[in-house]
Amino acid sequence: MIELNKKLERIAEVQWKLAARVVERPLKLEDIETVGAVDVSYRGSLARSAFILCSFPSCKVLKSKVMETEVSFPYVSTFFFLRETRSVLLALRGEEFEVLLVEGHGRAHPRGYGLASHIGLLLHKPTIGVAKRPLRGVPEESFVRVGKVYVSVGHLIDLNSAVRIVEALLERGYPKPLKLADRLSKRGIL
DNA sequence: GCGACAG
DNA sequence: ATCTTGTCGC
Repeated sequence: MIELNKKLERIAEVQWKLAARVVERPLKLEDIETVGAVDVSYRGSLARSAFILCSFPSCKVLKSKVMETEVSFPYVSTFFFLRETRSVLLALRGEEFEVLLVEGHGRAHPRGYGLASHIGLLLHKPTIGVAKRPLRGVPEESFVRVGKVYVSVGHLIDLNSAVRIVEALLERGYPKPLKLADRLSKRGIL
């Protein structure tokens, strides 16, 4: 129990270091044709992750996938990536997309390194963090509210590009691909 | 007792 | 996130 805190302290140091490797740069929206989205839901000790691929900016569903795996880590705020990385990667395995929407924060994090940044760094792909509520104590300039969600840089994109992409996909306050991934992960069907 | 923050 | 009916509020 008490050992977990020690581990988290060390992991926090790793987060600081990895945050320095996050790349922020513009992404030409005109060149984007596909956008992916991932979300995870839980049922007991089972984690069900869903992947959605949409055309951009028309946002037509091109593909959907659901995967299941055992929960591997408890939820601890600011260490969310430890809990979801495994199942997110499982859903993304073998998939193609030009930019990915991730449920959770990117740089809008106390140590500048949330789940969205972690996924981007691991896959070397542009990622955007999309969360329903901001974390406390993070710089105001690290995120922008778009509709009902908070957008931040995951990796290989800058905040302006990320915001414009989410705006283009907005539907009832939420980016459509993520909303679909959310429903898919919870209900198992589209 | 105080504070309580991604999913 | 998930457990869960009716109910308070815009």
